[in-house]
Amino acid sequence: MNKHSLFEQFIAFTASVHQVKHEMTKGIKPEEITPVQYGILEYIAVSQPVTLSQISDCQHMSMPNTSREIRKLREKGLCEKYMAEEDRRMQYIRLSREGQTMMDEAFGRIESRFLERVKGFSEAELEEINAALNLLQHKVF
Amino acid sequence: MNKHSLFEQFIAFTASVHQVKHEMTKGIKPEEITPVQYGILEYIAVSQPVTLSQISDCQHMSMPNTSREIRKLREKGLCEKYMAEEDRRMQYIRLSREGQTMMDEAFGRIESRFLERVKGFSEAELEEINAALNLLQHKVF
DNA sequence: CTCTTTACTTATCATTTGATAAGCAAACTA
DNA sequence: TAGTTTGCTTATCAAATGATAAGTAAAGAG
Repeated sequence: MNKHSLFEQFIAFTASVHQVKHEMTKGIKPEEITPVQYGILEYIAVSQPVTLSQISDCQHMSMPNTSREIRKLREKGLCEKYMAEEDRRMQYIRLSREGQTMMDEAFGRIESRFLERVKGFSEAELEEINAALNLLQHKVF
Repeated sequence: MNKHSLFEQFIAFTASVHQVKHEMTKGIKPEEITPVQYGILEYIAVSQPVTLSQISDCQHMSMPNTSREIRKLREKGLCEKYMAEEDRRMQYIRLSREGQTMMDEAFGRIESRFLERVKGFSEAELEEINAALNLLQHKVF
């Protein structure tokens, strides 16, 4: 197996993933939040509750900037903060009811686009895709 | 096959791809260019020669902003512009010698990280990965 | 009980990015 | 050939983002 051509395939693949993700999420983000804020909300949605440090790590932004964006999201009523009982320096963040509704709606629209995309596939093909995703996520990603 | 759980897997997968890509390219981008400019250079590198319009489409930025970034890259001596013979409104962009060297070096470093990542795999595993990438790129991405 | 570290905040500033308006020249169209 | 469209440029402005310095309070270490 030629590892160089595998690498080229890997590059082309990640570019495709990026492209497809862009198409599938285009126009989903509500007007009132920025791309960075939407990224944070997605992260909170799937991992809540999370601390500021976790957001900072996973979204690759400094603590001051993370703090600022969370403040803005709280001002917009999309997420909430509460002190961790086990360590009162830490702040847990979770979506507010409104934020949850917004993200549910966003994910719902993305899911319907996804379903559209895999609509024509047979059961066997879906299994194949499932297996391939599993394999790659387990071994490479 | 439960399509909803396939969707959840898809989301987790794209997040992983994004994460891995970020790790593999962290610190690769030279100091003197911005993230957006690096994205453009990557695109030029794999698709050259490209027109301004193509860059604008694929990088999802407006023509004025694309034009500005290309001007900056030309000022830095990283890419070149030449008029298309078949249509003198169009401008083809390609990497300059210096830009090519820079991108070769960048891709080289990414490749070595990639090789590191797949180092321990057997021939059979590499074939599996190869097949999975092919399948997904063909059917989904 | 000090000293240090950790988690986070506030304030500030520079840079990057996004968006819009206006213009130009080549190419196409009727 | 006049009018329109296409591909790109220049200029300008607002907003988002990134980076740094300085501070607070809780937790942990000696």
